[in-house]
Amino acid sequence: MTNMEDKNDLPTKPIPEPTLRRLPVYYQYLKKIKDEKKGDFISCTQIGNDLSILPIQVRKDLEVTEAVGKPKLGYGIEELITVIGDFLGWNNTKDAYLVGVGHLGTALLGFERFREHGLNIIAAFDIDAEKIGQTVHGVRVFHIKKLPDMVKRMGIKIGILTTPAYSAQDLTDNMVKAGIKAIWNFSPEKVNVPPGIIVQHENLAASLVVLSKKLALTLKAQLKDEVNDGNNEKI
Amino acid sequence: MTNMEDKNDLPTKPIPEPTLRRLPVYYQYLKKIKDEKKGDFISCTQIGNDLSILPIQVRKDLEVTEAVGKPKLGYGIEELITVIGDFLGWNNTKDAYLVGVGHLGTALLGFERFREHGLNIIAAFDIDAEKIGQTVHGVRVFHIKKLPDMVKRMGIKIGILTTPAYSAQDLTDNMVKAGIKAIWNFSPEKVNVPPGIIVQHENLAASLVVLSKKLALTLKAQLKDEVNDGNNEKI
DNA sequence: TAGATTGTTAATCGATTAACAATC
DNA sequence: TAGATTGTTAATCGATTAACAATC
Repeated sequence: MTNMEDKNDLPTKPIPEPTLRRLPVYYQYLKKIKDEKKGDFISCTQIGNDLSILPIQVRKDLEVTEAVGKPKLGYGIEELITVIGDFLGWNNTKDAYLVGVGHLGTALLGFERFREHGLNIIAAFDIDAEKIGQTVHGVRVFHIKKLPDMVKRMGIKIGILTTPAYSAQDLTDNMVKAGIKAIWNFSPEKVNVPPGIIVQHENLAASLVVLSKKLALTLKAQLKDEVNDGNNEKI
Repeated sequence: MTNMEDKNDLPTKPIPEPTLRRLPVYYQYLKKIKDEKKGDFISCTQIGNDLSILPIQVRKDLEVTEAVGKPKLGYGIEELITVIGDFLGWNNTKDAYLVGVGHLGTALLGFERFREHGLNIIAAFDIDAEKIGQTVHGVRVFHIKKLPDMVKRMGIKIGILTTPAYSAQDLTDNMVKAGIKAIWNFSPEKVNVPPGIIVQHENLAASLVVLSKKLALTLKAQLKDEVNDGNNEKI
């Protein structure tokens, strides 16, 4: 054996996260385009125009999926949908548990779309006696004390955390101890995990900051324009 | 008047989005530290260690807030909290409307934390007769046909979209026509807006992709390690 | 064929990381 | 004082954007 990576032992080049985030957008767009049946092929120029993304960016992104296009024509729409879907791993589903059946947790349990995207929530957990034993959007709710055993028994790798902040770290520790490898954290609290465990924190406060800063900038710019227009009229 | 920007007409240097997203994390962390009352000052080294961020990164981020620290000591905790809060605009609230009072919408209406972060949802809209007239988490629900008039009358600038995909674009168009300047889009559909209007798309499918790709990578790496260990034992 | 588009390599831009003098 | 930390300037790294040959 040499140091060289062979073909099957994929080089595993890291995909830029922005690319990873744009691919689902292309996918959803292509599905729509396909339904409109306006042809069999589509170019990066077209995609870029419709999605307000630079065409070169679109091509760079598609490159990672190893999709093959035809000069002058573009990419086969159906083929592209398949290739992107495969690349994103949407064709082999992964099981997950959800912890915290409040409004947010209930909303997530109701997203049938998750299944299309390879995520299958097979059980939910809560501490509220009224919720335990219920079925929410087809998913059974168990007492949270059963979580570790069930994680181990089912070999679950993904945990979705939709609890209040105060219990987030404790639940995370429990899940990790039981064998969970990735935590999708919707709680407002940042959780710490040992190396090798993945946490994805959906931080609404952070998103809100980005939104309101951008808003402040544009409102300011527009105000300035108005003032300038006023000056010009006077002159 | 010259081309130079004067001091009051702030230079408005653009803040990197990653920085904008980390600042709320520091803020929340500092609040926790303050409650633990372990001292009056904190260093970037300390913050970085606790949050798994490089200390230099922390300093660069704090730089944009124009916070002033003391060499050897660090930053005053209370002062830092105030400075970051001011910078993020969390001390002057902005009114917003929410459209779509489903599970997700209800969850967002229940986030009291939004008010701490300068967002005040003052009304909600839906099309479901059973919801109209109700009060959800203290917020009154109106029929969606009243949305344009109320946006105009109250001069609302921020709209939160928590509807199914199919109605997202139509509602967006209506809101923009009525004067909304920023849309926080929680629907799975990407919406198009005219120039000068801001859209922030919370794309759960995209987040899920990032999570599962990272998981796939680490599971693969761990598997490889195990195989290698196995080989070594044999040798 | 001419021209639009892919595929691929290079240039630019911006964020992260490093280096180091100033300072308490 | 010595040493840790800030403040600030420079180097690196990676993503975006540009350029251009190949091709249908």
